[in-house]
Amino acid sequence: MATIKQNILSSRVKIQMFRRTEKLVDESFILYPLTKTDEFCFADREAPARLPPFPPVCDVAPRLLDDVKMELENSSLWKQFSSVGTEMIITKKGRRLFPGLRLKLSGLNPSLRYILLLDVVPADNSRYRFQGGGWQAVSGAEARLPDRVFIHPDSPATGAHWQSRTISFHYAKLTNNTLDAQGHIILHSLHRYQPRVHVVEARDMLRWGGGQHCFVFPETQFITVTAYQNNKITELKINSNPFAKGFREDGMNSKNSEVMAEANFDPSFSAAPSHPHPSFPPVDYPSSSFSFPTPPPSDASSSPANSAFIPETISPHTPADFTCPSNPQTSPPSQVRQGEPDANASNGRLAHTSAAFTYPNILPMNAEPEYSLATLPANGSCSTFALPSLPQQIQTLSFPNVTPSAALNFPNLTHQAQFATAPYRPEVVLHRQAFIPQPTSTPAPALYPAFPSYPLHLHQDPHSALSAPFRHLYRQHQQSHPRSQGSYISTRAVF
DNA sequence: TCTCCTCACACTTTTGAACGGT
DNA sequence: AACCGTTCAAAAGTGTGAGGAG
Repeated sequence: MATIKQNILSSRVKIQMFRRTEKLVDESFILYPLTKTDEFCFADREAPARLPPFPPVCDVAPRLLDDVKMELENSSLWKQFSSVGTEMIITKKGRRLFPGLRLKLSGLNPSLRYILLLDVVPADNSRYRFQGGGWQAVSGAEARLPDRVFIHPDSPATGAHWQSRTISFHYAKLTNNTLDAQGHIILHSLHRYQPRVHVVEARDMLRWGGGQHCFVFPETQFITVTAYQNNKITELKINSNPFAKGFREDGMNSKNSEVMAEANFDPSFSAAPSHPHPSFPPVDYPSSSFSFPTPPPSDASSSPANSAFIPETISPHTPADFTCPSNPQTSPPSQVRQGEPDANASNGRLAHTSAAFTYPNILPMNAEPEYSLATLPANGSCSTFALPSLPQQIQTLSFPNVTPSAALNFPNLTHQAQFATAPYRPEVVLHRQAFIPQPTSTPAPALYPAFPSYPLHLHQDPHSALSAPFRHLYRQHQQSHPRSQGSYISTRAVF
């Protein structure tokens, strides 16, 4: 136990190091050792009295977060880029998104903790080429790469925390290095992608549950490139990104720079957009995003989405492989308000931000009374976590208490057929069958140019996806308990 | 020849350590 | 001893352009 406690303290220091900008935002986020039956569990036992304990078990039962609203603060800047055809540089070492995702959350329970996740999914099944002054789809998409998710470094934090400030994912990086070991989000060049933000209720980094929501802002779609193709995009980036000031012709005092500086820091900036790019797929902005709470996986046969994968480690600032069973097209049509902003989400700020459309979750709850650490109850659907570092035989675990899911059939999911030609195989995973409810809703009409919805699945590779400062924790744990690899519990991180 | 990618480079902002003062 | 503000070097984030691979 002494070793465990030492690791916990070490971990906390690491976390604090990561949160250098905001210190330890929520000091109550401390992982405490458990006794019970598992010395590697963490729970509320030693939580300081001044801090409210984690919510009781009954409070973390899966439920919808249908009151949660998300706004894209710098929506106008995104739309300005999108009107030209947003391009995102991807490099071997990883490149940040620009514009960044600046979000405002509301509707959270101030006292509950949430994890915020960012992932990027293909927007269509094409590979693009810039020719004739525009983007043309020239061939089918390349095989899909392993899904990775960027976990916001503040996670988990209370609803009060998330709602009290602008949430930025500026630490997230994109890479085209399929062997990336830094945990960056891996994407193909010359493909079109759609970022998604997930809000997951969580007791701590290892106990996820209670509900989740997925938010999509259509104006944040982009095409990945290794070098900018469209001069207009280059110009926009140079003028709006402070790091590119050196390439501005007239320096900071130029008229153009002043305008763009405003665009960069003032969400209300709304310069006259360039003419829409002739060939960039049109995106209709109803001044908002839409959100949808993780319906069941779309295709049980082509994706392990009907299974729950158990993550080894979830750490702040650590991109993980994660897929969310989010599919707007499987949501009930009555809940979809195409082209109509959610009145509650707008908060009268639609001129400046993107509000959210909501797809209330009508899925049945997961039958499990409590989600143990590392499982992500996607509102009754499944979560998948990967343990690629473990031998296959070890990963084949038996969970007698869960019901194997029957193959699901969602005949109205158009994207399924679309992606039948895009083979998608998740990385090797620790497989845990989970209860999968039958869908009870009919598909909703598409709101935007169809982008496929993939099941959200955590795929945490401690050696690749885990951020560097946390890797030693995993190794230390593995060394300390070499025989425990095969067990569900022992593959968790040691904090 | 063309397309796409990688790398070194110059320039910028950000970060954090090292101070000194209160 | 603790806190705060300033300074400054290092690290990190930009787009550019040359060059290489296929």
